[in-house]
Amino acid sequence: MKLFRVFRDHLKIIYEDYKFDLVASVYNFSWYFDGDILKLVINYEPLTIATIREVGNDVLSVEVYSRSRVSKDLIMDLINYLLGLYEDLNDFYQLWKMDKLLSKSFNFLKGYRVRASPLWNSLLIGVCQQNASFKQGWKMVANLHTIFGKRINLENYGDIIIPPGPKDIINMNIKELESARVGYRAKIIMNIAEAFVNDILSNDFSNIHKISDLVKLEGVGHYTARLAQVLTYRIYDDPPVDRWLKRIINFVYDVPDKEAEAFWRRKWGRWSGLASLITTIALDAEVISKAIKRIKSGKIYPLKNIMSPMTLWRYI
DNA sequence: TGCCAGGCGGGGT
DNA sequence: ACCCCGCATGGC
Repeated sequence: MKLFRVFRDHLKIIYEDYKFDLVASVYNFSWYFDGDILKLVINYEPLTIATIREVGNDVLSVEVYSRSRVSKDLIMDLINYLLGLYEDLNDFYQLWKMDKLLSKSFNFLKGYRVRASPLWNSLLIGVCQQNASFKQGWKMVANLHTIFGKRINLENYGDIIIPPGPKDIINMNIKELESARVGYRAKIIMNIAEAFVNDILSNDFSNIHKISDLVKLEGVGHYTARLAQVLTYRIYDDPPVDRWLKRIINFVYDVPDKEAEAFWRRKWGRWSGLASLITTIALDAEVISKAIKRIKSGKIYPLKNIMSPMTLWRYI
């Protein structure tokens, strides 16, 4: 499929700390970021894609590609949301700079905003992370894209991949889904896809699904639901706290596993979900034994030469 | 080469 | 309210 450009525009970066490079590169694939240009899926129906790059003076150049005529104002508002250009993190920075675990990463990661993804994408990411390492989980997500996704040609910028949607998934059988090496998660993914098709879930960013509703889905627990809230809505009130983060909290702050979540909430307040995500970036999502070693050696900031949340796009 | 990893639900106490 | 187990798969 080929898409043609429907308009160009610019976006102004308002918050001076904002770092487009971080927003575009962190937890991303090569088919969405090449070190310069970010390709963002804006809408699936009608299919609409934007290419975005920084052109200096805190200005982002935006080109939008679509199959049909689109509302420029609506699209630009959506891009503003997806990139988190509106988000003021100054209160969070005051906590971040002072924190025993994360202060060393502040100068590396200041300016990062979560690149918002639709609920469906966020749930896929969460499910693929369940009981698996960072590397394995992201390979599963990449497999879903490359095996079942659609390749789209952008006039001047080559191909991108759009992930399979819920409708694509429900038309497959479980065995087919398992070929993406997602193991027993195939059933969970199918179940979530059905919820979207049955309008129990919506990808509309203004339709905010509560955690208490998300955990009603088979295979979605608090970790996955909270991660989805962080990745989709930038709601950070309920932190994803998994075994990995519990052990880090235990090691750094000498807090028992059972109290780790309450401690994290007290420490970060309304920013606790963002702090969870930033911890994974700061420690390059290393498996727990290596992460603890990194903390012991003081290397609590991203390294450039390993596959990590920051460098994923160079590897996959 | 066997563990076992950014979960989860079910079945035990 | 807890504890414990199985679960697909791949990395180490």
